[in-house]
Amino acid sequence: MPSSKPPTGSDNPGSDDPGRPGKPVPPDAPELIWLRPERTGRGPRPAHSRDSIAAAAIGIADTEGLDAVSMRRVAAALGAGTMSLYNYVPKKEHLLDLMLDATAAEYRLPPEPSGDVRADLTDLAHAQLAIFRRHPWLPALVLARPSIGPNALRYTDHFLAVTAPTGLGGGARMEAMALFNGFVCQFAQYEQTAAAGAKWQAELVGYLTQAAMSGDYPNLAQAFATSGSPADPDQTFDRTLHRVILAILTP
Amino acid sequence: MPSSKPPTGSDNPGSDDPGRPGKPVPPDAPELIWLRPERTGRGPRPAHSRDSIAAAAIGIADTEGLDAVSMRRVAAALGAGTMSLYNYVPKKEHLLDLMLDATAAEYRLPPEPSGDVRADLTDLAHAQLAIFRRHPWLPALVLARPSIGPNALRYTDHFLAVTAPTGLGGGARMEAMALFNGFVCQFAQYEQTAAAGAKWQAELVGYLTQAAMSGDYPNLAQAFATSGSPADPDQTFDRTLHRVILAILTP
DNA sequence: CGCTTCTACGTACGCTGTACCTAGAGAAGG
DNA sequence: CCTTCTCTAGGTACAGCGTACGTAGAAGCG
Repeated sequence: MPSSKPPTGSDNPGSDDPGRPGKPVPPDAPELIWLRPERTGRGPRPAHSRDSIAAAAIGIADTEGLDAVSMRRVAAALGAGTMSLYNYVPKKEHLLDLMLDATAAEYRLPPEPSGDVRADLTDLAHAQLAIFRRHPWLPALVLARPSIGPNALRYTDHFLAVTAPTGLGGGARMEAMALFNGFVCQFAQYEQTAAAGAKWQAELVGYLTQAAMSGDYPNLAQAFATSGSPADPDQTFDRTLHRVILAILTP
Repeated sequence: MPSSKPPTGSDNPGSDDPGRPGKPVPPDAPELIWLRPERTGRGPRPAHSRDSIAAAAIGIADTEGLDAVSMRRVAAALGAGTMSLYNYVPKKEHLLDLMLDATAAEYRLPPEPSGDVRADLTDLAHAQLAIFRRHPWLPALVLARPSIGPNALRYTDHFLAVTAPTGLGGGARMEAMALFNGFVCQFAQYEQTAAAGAKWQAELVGYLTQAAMSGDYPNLAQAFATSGSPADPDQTFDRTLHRVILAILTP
């Protein structure tokens, strides 16, 4: 068979070959971007890297919010044409995956656990919260699409190492990590919405007090009365984190 | 001036009146939809209600996913023109608020707590999970925009009633509720993405095993080896829920 | 040198949220 | 009663989105 290159199955030289001319992505290209090689070695050298693309997108998201991150905006920030971006990122979702994993690269993880599980987990939670606070758009994105790039895997590996002394099995420690990450992420997300909604906070308070006084929600009214001052966010975080770690470590 | 209708501004014969003619919403209309009256009593009777609008939107989301919920689609489902919907819902966000609160109406809460805090919280979590499972799009929406409509307030009130015997203060019980809801919601969300990604699950497994075998993530590899069978989702839920309740109730 | 495969990017389509405007329905005030 | 004013219904239009598709040219391989 002299056919120099059958792109997919049945090169059959004498008949119809659906999808041969212009389809380098038959349908077997992996959906997961981490399974696609960044570069195949053939053709001209790409002008950009996944890292630079992610950095550009993160820059836009940090300064103008996640909604401002569009394919056109990112491409323009890179000095590229809009559609050129699709050579690197088959769908916008994958751009978000790149952004997510790029933030996971910000962890400065110690080479190995200290042996004090509580302390290590507390440090890890604070590192995570710091990253979330640095990128206000990040919590929403993490909650919406849990993605596992290489850097996220490094984080996972570290968590597993930290919790190894507990004696829990692999599955149990994965569940623990989900609980742990979920808490930190939701806390950061709450902080974000609270900060963004500072303008409407007055409205909200009015609405809630009105609801409390309506008599329809007696326990809410009582809780309002019982609750003290607004409480420092960091204290609340540490207090609840302590409970979460306790829940994880309790056999 | 024979002009039969001054469309905007300054026909007023006596003085300047900023924003009278064509601005029924000067800028003091509340952003919170729950603070806007559903009906003012003046003019023709509206053809739709917030409930029917929410029901229509939920119907679309249940069958075609949240992305299919557009203003046009919902209006069409109601048999209305697209822009008519904006008389009921000033922005799309508010449509989502209506959907959220409509799902909170699905709770069948007991008139008052049984006195067994653990049992009540377990029941509540199961009710919540059932609602989440009934509306696959719901977890993502709850995580993205925590909104507090009348039905959500009823839920909150019930939670506060259930946790009253713990002796914790109002603020502490609110924090506990956030932790509790957050866990259930994230669990449901995880189930959803796992179900939706069943098609790519093979890819993911391949990626993870490849990562585990690469040697870069030794603890991940070991956890893979240590973990047993995939585990039943309901069992995992109950097990972790137990831990969360424990975290809440531990003084 | 071809051949092939890659990159770059312009054009175009269908869809989105929603600003704005025009009619007309119906309650409130004289 | 009639007038007036506010409300609802809905069409048109616009900017922006993700991305399918096609073309032109550069770089590696045989």
